[in-house]
Amino acid sequence: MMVSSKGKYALLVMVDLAQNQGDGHVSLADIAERQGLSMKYLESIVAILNKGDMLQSLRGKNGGYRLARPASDYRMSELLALTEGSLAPVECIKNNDLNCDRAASCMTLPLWVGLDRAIMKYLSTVTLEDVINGDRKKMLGDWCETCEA
Amino acid sequence: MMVSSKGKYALLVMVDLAQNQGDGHVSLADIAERQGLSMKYLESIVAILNKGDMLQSLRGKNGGYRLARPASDYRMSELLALTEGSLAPVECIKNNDLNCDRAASCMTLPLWVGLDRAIMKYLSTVTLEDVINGDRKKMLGDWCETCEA
DNA sequence: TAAATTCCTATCAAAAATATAGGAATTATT
DNA sequence: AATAATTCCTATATTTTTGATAGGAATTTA
Repeated sequence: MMVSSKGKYALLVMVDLAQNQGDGHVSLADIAERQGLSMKYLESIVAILNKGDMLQSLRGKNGGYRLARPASDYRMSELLALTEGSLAPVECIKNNDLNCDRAASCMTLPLWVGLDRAIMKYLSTVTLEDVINGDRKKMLGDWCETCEA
Repeated sequence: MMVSSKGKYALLVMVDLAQNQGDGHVSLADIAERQGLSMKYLESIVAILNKGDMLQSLRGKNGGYRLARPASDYRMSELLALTEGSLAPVECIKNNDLNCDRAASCMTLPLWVGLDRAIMKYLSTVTLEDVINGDRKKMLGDWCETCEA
């Protein structure tokens, strides 16, 4: 049930871009250095983001990446589903499909579906903008101790 | 973000026991056959459940396993945390501790904490009894189409 | 004593995750 | 035109995790 480094690093890249792109592009070398990550590894992650239309890239000197949209238009559910391949907690409910022959009689399936919905519900309420703003009320909700009721 | 086979099989074992133990014990061979799983692999999973006080075992002929408590006393959060090692979606919030030096300045941490809370909230509302009863209202909530409002 | 079982330890194989390497293609600047 | 900085592409290596198997010791019932 762990988010892979791909997902974690991808989010760090998105946050870094939002904070540093200004009106230009940011190079991977800069991001890697700021975030303390391997640039070569980031390349493979950024490739996924790029193909998933999350970023705009510019090749050549002074090139780099920038967000393809305003930060408020990225839901965490979309970002993580892209980098993790899927957010489904079990194989049987990937692709919005029940690909298991025993699905009809499976006592445990409703639990996994419910868990999937709970995860999706949470992650689709949080946007990249919320993360950048450190919006604790939005991200932590009732569990935020420094938020008013 | 996938639940491992350990977690999935462990739940199948618990469900099988609840449905078949009656007032005796159920052997692993029986469970393995009914569930179509390798008995040898189940041994390693049941060992975890046993050490975690989820089961009572009886060795020797006619031995086997049975639930240590009534089904309503097992929360899915407890079961999965035990078999998966932890339910935390990222390393940094395992053990209810922030074991990362950059935690203080990490923009992404609140998201992971919020996700952790959302998962825990859902899984701690569902019990083994709910699973056995196929309580769709409880497990699927608003997403249950066959439940009344 | 025999049969059926849990329990324990070790090992293996396959898959996935994490990371690195080298170089081709592109672009801005000089 | 040349150079430097960059993305892009493909391949490979390394490490870790997952899933599974094997053999036999200990325990209990009949």
